[in-house]
Amino acid sequence: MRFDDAPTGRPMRLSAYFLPLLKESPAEAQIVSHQLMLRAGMIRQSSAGIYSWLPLGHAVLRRVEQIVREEMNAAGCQEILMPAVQPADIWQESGRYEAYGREMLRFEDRHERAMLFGPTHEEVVTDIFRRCIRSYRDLPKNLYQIQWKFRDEIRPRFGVMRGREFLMKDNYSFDLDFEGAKRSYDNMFSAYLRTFKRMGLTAIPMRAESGAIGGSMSHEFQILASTGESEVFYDAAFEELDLLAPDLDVDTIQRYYAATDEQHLPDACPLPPERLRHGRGIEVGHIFYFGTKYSKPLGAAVTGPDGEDVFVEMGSYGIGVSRLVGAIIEAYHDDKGIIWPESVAPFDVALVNLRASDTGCAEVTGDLYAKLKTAGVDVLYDDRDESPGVKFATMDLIGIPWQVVIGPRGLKAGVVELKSRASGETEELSPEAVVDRLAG
RNA sequence: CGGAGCGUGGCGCAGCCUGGUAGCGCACUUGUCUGGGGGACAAGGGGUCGUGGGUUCAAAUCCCGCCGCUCCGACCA
Repeated sequence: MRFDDAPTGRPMRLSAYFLPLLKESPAEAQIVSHQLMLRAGMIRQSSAGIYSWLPLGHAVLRRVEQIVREEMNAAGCQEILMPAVQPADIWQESGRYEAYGREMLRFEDRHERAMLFGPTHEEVVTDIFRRCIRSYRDLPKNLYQIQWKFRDEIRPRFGVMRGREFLMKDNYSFDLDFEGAKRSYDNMFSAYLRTFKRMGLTAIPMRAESGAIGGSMSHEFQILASTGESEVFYDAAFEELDLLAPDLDVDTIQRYYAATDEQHLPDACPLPPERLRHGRGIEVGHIFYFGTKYSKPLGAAVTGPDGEDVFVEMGSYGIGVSRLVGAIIEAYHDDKGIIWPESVAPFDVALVNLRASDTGCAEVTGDLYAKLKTAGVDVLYDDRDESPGVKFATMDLIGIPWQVVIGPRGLKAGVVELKSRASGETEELSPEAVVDRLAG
């Protein structure tokens, strides 16, 4: 066993990789992303709506998380980490301790102090803010974290898409006035469009209810998928629109009609019927402006330019990181398995040695492996002594974007095969050419 | 929480109705062959039948309680 082949901390030889695959789908998995995550050895259920992430799933989760982090940083937000376990008293201050209901997991510590496992963090972040910030000159601020949340859903389902414990990116903006808050809101709005796009997803921003978070301005970001949980209505223009086009500003996008079913009133819909589309959506993000809903009861105020104290204007912004992993699979799969977009794939390339026992094959594959590794390519090397069919099925199931197939047949002609998981297209190249292609 | 269903080896299931030696496929172990799409043969290992009680000479099977999981509905990233 070698451990030096894993700069990322993961073994890259499949024979050493912890990848418990399933040929059949467990009965409890109802939708394709859940089935595939179980079959591909990404997750295992611990209890209802609570999962362990195994190496392959964890790798994808981390990549999704990293994209979110990079986009938040690029949007001027600063990362923090708040406690998962929170004291109840700040929730009593905000008035949500009673309002939140049984979704909140409550318990007592050994001193019989009321505690809870955080379902969201408005109270905590507002508490931090009120104790640290005094002046309008410290505004605006936008803080985020990527943190496990717990919401004791009545009925968890769909694997990680609707778990009780889930990884969420949540951030919180603080501004002096409404204009500032609106700027923060719009800034997050466009950051979200960029974030989802990087994962290969088109998320349609929809007018939404603000629910338990409360507030007056709110958008949900929905990915269209037949297995989505909510019914959504939207302008056919979204099917053509490039939401990231430089000449398209946030106000313009927000004027296109799109709404979830709670918000959509058929009689009041401004769209002509021929432009109204409806389908099902997976909610992957939700942004809220809620003004002083928390700053007022918790007393988060700054001194303004005129010397008067004002409660800060706040917004909060969530992205379901663990849910996105499932959502991406819903969008990218076929009957053989997952088809990862390159930006979130657990590995860039899989080397499939069809004949592990053949010295020539092992030599060429080992050489490819070393060269790709040196070039910084993330490689999974299938060195198992399995039949070709098993190897192909494994790779198609776990969905690595590029497969390099090394077999005795090709090597006679001095070539290996480069296959795209997405298109299924295959190309015969010399090993050197493959390295150039993949390392380029 | 209301309604429905399911718990039998790691996974998928049969057996339960009509009580009497726990079974099949996949996976796993060993060996031989095989080798470009989940290969073949042979020999093996692994199950307190979710759990507690009850009925019975005898319970996976019948009865009751509990626990867990899933599905349909109302809530949410």
